[in-house]
Amino acid sequence: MELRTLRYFVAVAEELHFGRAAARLHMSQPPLSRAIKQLEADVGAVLLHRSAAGVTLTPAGAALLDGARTLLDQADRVRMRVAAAAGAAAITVGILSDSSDRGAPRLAAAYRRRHPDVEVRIRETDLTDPTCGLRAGLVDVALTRGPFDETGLTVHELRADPVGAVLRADDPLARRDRLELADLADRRWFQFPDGTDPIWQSYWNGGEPREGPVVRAVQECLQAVLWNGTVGMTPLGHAPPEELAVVPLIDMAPSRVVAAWNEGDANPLIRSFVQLATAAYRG
Amino acid sequence: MELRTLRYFVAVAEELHFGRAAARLHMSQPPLSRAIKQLEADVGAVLLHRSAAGVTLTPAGAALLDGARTLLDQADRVRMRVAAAAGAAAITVGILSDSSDRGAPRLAAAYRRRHPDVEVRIRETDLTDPTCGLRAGLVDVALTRGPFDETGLTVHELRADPVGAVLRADDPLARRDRLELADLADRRWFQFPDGTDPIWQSYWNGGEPREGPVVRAVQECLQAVLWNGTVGMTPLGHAPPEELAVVPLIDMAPSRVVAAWNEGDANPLIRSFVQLATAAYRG
DNA sequence: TGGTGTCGATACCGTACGGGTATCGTCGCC
DNA sequence: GGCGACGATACCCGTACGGTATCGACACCA
Repeated sequence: MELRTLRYFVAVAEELHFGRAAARLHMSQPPLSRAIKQLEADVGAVLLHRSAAGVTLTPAGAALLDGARTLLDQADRVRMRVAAAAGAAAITVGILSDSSDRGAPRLAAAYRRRHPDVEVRIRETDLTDPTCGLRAGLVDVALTRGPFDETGLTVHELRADPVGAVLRADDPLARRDRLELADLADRRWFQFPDGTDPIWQSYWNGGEPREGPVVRAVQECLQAVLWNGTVGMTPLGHAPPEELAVVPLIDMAPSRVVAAWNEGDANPLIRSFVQLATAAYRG
Repeated sequence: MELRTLRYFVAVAEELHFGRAAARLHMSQPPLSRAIKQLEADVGAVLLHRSAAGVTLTPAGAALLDGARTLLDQADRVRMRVAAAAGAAAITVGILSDSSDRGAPRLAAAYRRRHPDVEVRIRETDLTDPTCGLRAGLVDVALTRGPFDETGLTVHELRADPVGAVLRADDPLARRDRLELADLADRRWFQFPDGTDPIWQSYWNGGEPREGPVVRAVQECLQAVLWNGTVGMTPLGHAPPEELAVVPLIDMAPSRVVAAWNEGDANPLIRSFVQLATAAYRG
């Protein structure tokens, strides 16, 4: 009898329908059926009558429904009390300005829901520091992109996006459905300011040293494409901005969305962040 | 935050020592450490201070200890209430008189602890029916030995014991450290009464039709060895009775201790029995 | 009466997590 | 400074959970 199982049972008992309960629990019906059956074996009583007419609660099931609700409610209260006893907690999250994808909002919602009393400070950083100031202690955890120098950090991959070249829509290459780095060899590129992580710099320049305007943010990179005719780079996934085209680059390693934190930092709020991030980016 | 994890935490918080807590929980220390660390990530707070001086509770840990105790207590009450609502339940367990081994007492204790209000009726049966009257509906579940005709039954293996021949201590073969069936080919054997399961009969006679006195119980089989000089059979494990010797038979398939019930019988008390039996015979 | 749709159960598979053993790092302590 | 105690880490393995595909039972309807 675990709390997870009880949550399953409450869902089924309230819906009186395995399929709908499974949908509510964001899972499929067979494992739910199995879990309920195991619960019945665990408590040693039939909890639900299944018939063609539908699902109904047995007396034992009604008793468990009542008990499970209070138990789950109590568990939530315990969680709150622990959070309160832990004191006013705060966490600073660094977010690379670019990584505005589907995962982040889900993660924010999940984290807020899980730790309603934790003050989350966001520090959005531009492309000049993919670690978002982790090493300097400016943030506790970074939601960012690889690759970068990972020494002293622990990096947890959340997703990997293929990368494309950003070109003006009227560029002859923009009609191609895929490109190789060699196709862009004679173009002007962009570069990051001096002192930017070399691994990061090299990655976005396709492994070669390139010349071109200095950019600090995604928008600057895109503007450089428009105004200077340079080559831009972006992970695939989001719709390309107006007047621009994104063409997949088939010989460039995918860019990894990662969570990173300082090695050895045992702050549980960070661990929780990473756990929730993993879930948010998986679904 | 699952009840199992909370049980772990309560143990550590009470012992203030990971090693002792692990021993109390019948597990080893590393997974316990990991579970506590995950719990900390889950609730987002440090629960324990670990220092060389020892383990101490943080305020958050103290809050959780309090909450976890009530939660676990409440869970037990819920279990009781469900059992009560299920009504006065009973289960009839068939036990082959022979299978008095270490697993059975553990299983009895676990089952009684898990279902204190369930009336367990024991029906001990002799060797004439390894199914303990399952098909006739005399018992709900059988704790017995294979092999036997399994049609219409569901059989769950709990353990497998190698088998030995029982001989008089002064028998020339009794000094051997192992025997083959061929060594006993010219001996008198024993047989079960007419109508006994043929698979069972054949197994204990080493696959051959044998002549000899009819036995109905383990004791009768052993007495036949003493008084009639026949060959006896027994699973290895228990100490041999006085005046008798047991020599392993290397070419006989092990005898399986099993739980069996009527196929399709959905009685949760049976499923629970099998679950607990599996655990009891594993440890 | 046979076709059809609904719904829970079953079968099977891949992965992830919980448990194990071995070993390390750290910190008192003699 | 070596040793012992103890929690953390690394690594391996088996179970169990969640997934997809399919079945079986049953009501409903033509």
